Amino acid sequence: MPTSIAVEVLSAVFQVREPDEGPATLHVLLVGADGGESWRLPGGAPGERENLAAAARRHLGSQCGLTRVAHLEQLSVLSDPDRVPVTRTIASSYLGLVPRDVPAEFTGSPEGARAAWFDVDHLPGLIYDHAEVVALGRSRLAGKLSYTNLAFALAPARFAMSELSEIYGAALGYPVDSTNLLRVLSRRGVVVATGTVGRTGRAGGRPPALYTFADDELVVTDEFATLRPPP
Amino acid sequence: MPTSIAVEVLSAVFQVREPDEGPATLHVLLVGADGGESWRLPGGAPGERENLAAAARRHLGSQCGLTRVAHLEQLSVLSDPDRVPVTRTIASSYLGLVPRDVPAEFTGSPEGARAAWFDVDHLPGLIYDHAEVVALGRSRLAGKLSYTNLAFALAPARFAMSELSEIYGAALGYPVDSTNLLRVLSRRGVVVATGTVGRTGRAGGRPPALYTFADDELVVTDEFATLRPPP
DNA sequence: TCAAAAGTGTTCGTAGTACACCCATGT
DNA sequence: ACATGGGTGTACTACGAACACTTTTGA
Repeated sequence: MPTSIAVEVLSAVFQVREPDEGPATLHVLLVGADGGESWRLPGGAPGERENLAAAARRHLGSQCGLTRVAHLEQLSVLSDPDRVPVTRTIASSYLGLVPRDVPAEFTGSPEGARAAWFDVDHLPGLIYDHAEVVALGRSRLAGKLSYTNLAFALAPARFAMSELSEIYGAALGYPVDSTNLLRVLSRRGVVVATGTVGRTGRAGGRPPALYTFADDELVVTDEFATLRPPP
Repeated sequence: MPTSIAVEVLSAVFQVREPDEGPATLHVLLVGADGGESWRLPGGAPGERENLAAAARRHLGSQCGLTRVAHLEQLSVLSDPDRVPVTRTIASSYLGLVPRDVPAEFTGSPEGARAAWFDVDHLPGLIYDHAEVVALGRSRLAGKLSYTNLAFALAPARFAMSELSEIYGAALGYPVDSTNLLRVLSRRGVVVATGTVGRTGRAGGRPPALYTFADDELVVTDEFATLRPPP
């Protein structure tokens, strides 16, 4: 008979957000850890009749009032025997993405008041190994942005290419040329023009054409960067 | 108090092997499932003071007599409440790779006699969701072969480029030109010449130069196929 | 009419592929 | 010598990056 092991899910949920000043940056959703000044990732134990992805979504709803998660995928399993004190607990971590136009609103849950978005480059102290999960989530996100359509889960329903390039820039940590981004993503069929145009900015300028992602689920668009199969 | 949940590890371990006739193909390691004609992936419960990767290695040793696993990485978590009967069991699956020059020898373990390698294109019936894990392992392997040095874990210590191209071909499922493979892998610094030459084949021919992988652990060699950071 | 932002076109570098041709060995 | 496989060289293609130039709006 195997020793009893507790299982929990942890979600590293990212969103591109505008700080009070300065350019938009990548943020991660955290909840206050009991009483003190440290923070933790949202998550908890799965229910009896629930798989882990459903558990992750449920905890995001109850702990943060967040229901509009556009993408959720497995990240890793944390299984070190001493990763948390007292009870041996194995954590299954998830990467979640929220579109830019989803408002913060942590209301709707009693615990919501204790949730907040943090700039990924200025994180508070995180308990246990939760910082590892955030770091892994960031690198997974950056990697997949370049060979999949994953940005669909960070972008609003319709967007100007300059806005999309801001989103890529925030998620990757370096500027992305909106001109070439359009070319790459249209060639791959990732984004399509809607035919509509947006409002011009506060300081004048030509009004932008609006685009959409062709799919609203993950599609690998550039599977074989090299060693591709013969045509 | 959360419901008791069992945890197990499952390993999909691959090796490129020569069948009795025909070209080398990718094989996966299976063990006979209790009594009947179906098969399962090696694995089982983790020990009290053991993380899951260690548990996976231990079960491979005891169930298959296999100790020389050159690479082991997490694949996925299977958490459907009804994936196995009776006890709710969450499985953490691993991808393992064994170099081509490691012999079969399932001896050294009492259960070893029940282990065998199967061509991935001619699998027997697998219990529960184990076939999913094999399929996921194959696609993960194929993907990473093109942008990492992962083939180090499938190739022998020294090899001719034609042999390496056989290995790539078996793992990918389509032929890979050995000429260009050398160019791509040397430019990236993945393989280096040893300066030695091998024996010429049975039917004559120029003796091949022998190469080695520069690293014996996973290195991402082509992280940004596109959207690369400015230099 | 000028500034600001969007979009188009052009050039350039480079990685990957295909394939012809040359080299070294055993029989 | 010649067949057999290994290795080198070269040309072609395509994609991505950089950047100049044109277009469209608001003030």
